[in-house]
Amino acid sequence: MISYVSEVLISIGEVADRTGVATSALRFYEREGLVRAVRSEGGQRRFHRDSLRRVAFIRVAQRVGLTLEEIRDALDSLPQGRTPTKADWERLSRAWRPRLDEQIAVLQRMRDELSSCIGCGCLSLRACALYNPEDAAASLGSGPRYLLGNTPADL
Amino acid sequence: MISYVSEVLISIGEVADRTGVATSALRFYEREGLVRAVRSEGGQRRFHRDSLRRVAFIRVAQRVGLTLEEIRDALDSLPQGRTPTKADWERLSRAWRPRLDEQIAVLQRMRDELSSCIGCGCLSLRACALYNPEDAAASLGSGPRYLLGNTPADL
DNA sequence: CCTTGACTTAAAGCGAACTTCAAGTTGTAC
DNA sequence: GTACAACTTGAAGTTCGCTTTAAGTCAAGG
Repeated sequence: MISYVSEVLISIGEVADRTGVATSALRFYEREGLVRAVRSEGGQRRFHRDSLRRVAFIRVAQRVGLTLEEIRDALDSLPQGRTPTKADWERLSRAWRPRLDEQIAVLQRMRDELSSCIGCGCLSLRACALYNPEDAAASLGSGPRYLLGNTPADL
Repeated sequence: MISYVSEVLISIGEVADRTGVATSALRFYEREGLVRAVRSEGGQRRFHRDSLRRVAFIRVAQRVGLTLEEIRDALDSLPQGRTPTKADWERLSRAWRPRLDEQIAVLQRMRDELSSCIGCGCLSLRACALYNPEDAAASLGSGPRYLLGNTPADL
């Protein structure tokens, strides 16, 4: 009798199957405000179909190097009240382009410096461009700035 | 009377000053087997000068995207007993080149796919090349494979 | 000799993005 | 109506690359 509802709202397991994202991750995303879900009478999560696109956006954005916090901010800029359109998603994704360009540029610079630096002895000097990553934190971006040893104090 | 020793062996503070790497990080590197130090009579660390180059190597390798474990393996392949030569370091660093090339290629592919994918609707599909990062784990590499959700189980 | 800064240790903490666990509840297919 | 998969929660655990803390000991200049 309410079978039409089951076509509009999907369970966490179905979202997991369709996006390839684990249920534990989806629950985590909900806690962090990246996706939303209504509840069944019994208290189980029921996601709207456009959650699939949100989740897809999250994963692609992560590959580009955004943190979940940045992604949440981006998602928060989507219009509330109506389902986001193709143009909405396009606007968000377009912001990735410069970021990708910059990441590529940094890696290319490193590769070039590697050629000129290898074996020259400068590897131990703080003056070496390879060793001194002026812009590494900004451009390798994203994920593991802390993994690269860049704490706020370093900057 | 032992001043000549102080020219050959340097304290952790001096290594920190010269490399820009925190003493806590250097102690951590020693625990993890990335650098070695002898001890003063009072129990303080005394590093050989070539530790400076090892530390520099570690930091540059991290920028390339190697984990400390990979770096340790690389350093373990250095000749024992004698101080590594310029050629030794060159051999290790040369291995980075393909890695950098691959990282650059992946990002370029993503950029290109971004252009063709934006707004096309495929963002929500598992068939989308942007969404399905066949090689992301291998090439975005290094640092935060787990940040991208790639656990051993995924592969 | 004494002060002071540099050093020592083990253990705990951090931040990001999750996963795992335990102990139970819901939903559905037969 | 019952079995069983899928779901629920909060809390704790994981990984990586460190940093911080506490409670000291060592080394060097005056």
